[in-house]
Amino acid sequence: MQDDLLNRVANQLHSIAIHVLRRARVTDKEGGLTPERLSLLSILAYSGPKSISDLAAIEMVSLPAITRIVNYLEGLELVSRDRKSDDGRIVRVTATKKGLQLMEEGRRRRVQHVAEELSSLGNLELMVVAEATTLLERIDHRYLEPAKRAQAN
Amino acid sequence: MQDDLLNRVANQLHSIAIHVLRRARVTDKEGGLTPERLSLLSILAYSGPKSISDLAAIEMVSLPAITRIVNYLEGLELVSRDRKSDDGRIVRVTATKKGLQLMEEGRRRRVQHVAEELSSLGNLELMVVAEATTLLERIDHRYLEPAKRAQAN
DNA sequence: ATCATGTACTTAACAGTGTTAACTAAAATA
DNA sequence: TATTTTAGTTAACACTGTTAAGTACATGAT
Repeated sequence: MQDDLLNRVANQLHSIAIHVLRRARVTDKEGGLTPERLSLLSILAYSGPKSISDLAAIEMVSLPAITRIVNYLEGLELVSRDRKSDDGRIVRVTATKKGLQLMEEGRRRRVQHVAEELSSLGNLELMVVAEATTLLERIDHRYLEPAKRAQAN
Repeated sequence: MQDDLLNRVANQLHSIAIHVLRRARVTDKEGGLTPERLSLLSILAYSGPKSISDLAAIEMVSLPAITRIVNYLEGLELVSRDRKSDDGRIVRVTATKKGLQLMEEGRRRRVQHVAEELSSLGNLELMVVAEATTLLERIDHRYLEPAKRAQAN
């Protein structure tokens, strides 16, 4: 019987996640960066310089996908590349100040959007949701760590 | 002060949504359908036949984007098109039995994946999350209705 | 009744993201 | 030192989304 609840919650959570993001995504146009580019930038912003491989692992996409996004962001001087490490193969990607700034704005807009939607909740209700997100975040972190994940967006 | 909580929750919810979906997405390859195609199919499955315009509104994308996905799904006989209405311009798209079946499987896999992640929660914790998702779903529905939205995935 | 406008959809051209396969360069290893 | 492995890039291709232009049906004014 407990499984029914589990399934219902999974179902709801899945739907909610889709809808929340779909609506938040609307705000992205303003920033001028696509969600993928913004996401990569925010990883660098939240957890510092990373190699191309690290980024690929975090974003769960291939190396070429990362290379291209980094190329683009580098062109706009939102990130920089350097190879100064003991291992000459590794490229270290770092967010520039300009990049950090743009990223913050984009994220703020998205979160703001979500916050507005949540603002219809009463205080008690908000507290319930707060408890839940804390629990879910705990789960999140468990999946984040094995892959050496950072605050991936 | 309440705004701090609101913001924290919005922030967490946003992150969680991204991560939940990113991980669930991994299961999509098995189904053979991309998330977008699956999503469109599931709208038809959950809320019946829809016009191209309806689908575009629900998915919040342009008409041509829908046309193309419908073309593809039609080629696989997962949906069918018909123009039998009093208004000869409107195309009614319907999920075929084959489509319904495939969709159910895809969705089940995704939800299953989410459920597995949630299964580490204790009973009390699960109940807290259940309360929260119910609240969030209520918000969801408010945004769904104005656009005449259906169970969009 | 017909001519003009509007609506629903399609087609075409283009940009962005993801993939795999093939290539280059720098370690690591035999 | 020669070979293999690892990190990253480049190229070619599939999918999704966009806007602009075209087609066909509906509606509304003359």
